[in-house]
Amino acid sequence: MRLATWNVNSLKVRLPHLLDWLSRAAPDVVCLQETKLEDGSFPVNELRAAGYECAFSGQKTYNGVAILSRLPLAETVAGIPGYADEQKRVLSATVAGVRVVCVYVPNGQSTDSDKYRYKLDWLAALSAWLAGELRRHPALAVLGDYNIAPEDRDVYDPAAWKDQVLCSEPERAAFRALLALGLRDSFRLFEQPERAYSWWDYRMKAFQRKMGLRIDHVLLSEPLAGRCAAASIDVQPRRLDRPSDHAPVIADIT
DNA sequence: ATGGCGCGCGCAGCGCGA
Repeated sequence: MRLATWNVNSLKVRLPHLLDWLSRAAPDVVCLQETKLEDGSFPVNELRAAGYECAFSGQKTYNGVAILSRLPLAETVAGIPGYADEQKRVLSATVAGVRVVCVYVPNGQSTDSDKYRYKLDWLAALSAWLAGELRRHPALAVLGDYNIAPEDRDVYDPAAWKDQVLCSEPERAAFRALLALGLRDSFRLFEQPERAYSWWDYRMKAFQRKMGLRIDHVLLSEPLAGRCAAASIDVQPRRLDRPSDHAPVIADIT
C-alpha cells in the first residue's frame, strides 16, 4: 500500500497537477492539506473518475484537509476530539485496516507570535490524542504538513534558521514527543539523498537553488514501520508551472 | 537590502503561508 501526503496550496488551482500525479505515482492513499475549499466545492466527481474515494474537512480561504483512497474509507473523524478548533486541520479514516490521520500543523508565523503559542498548544493536544489512538489502532499512520524541520540536516541553512519558526527547539521537542509515543519518521528508515526537502519558498528561485526544508512527514506506528519498504519525496510536481510550494512525500507499506 | 512569490478575496491591496 502506497501512502502519501501533499500540501497542495489550493486544491482548486492544483487539481490538474494532482490528477496528473495520481496517475503517475499511483498512490493508494493520499492526505492533502491546504485545500482551501468549502466541502460543497470539493472535486468529488473528478477524483472518483480518477479512481479515488474522498473524505474532506474544509473551509473557505484557509486550511482544509482531505484523504483520498482507492479502497473504501471508513470511520471518518474530523478534528481532534475534545479540542475545540475552528481551523480545519485534522481528518482521520480507516483504509484496509490502517488508521490514517491527516494533519496540517499550524505554521506559527514567528516565535514571538500568538500563532506560535497556538502551534505549540495544538501540538500538545495532538500528542495527547495520538497516545490513545495508538493504543486503539496498532496500525496507525500520521501524515501531513507538520511545519517542523526535525533536525539540522532537514534545513538547507541551519545557521540562518536556528531558533526560527519551523526549526525552533520547542517545535523540535514537540516533534520528538510524537516519536516518543511510538511513531517512526518513515523517511529516516532508509538512506536518503543529501539535501532532501519537501518545501521550498516561491521566492528567490529557492527550489532551483536547493534551498528547502523537510517539513512534511509520514509517521508510522512500529507495526507499520516494520512493514515499510521504501520512503521518498517526489520533487517532480515542484518543477511544473504554477506548482505547490510543497512536494508529495511517499511511504510504501507491504 | 526583511522583500522577493503565490494564494484567496474581490476588484485594491491586504493577510497569510513557511
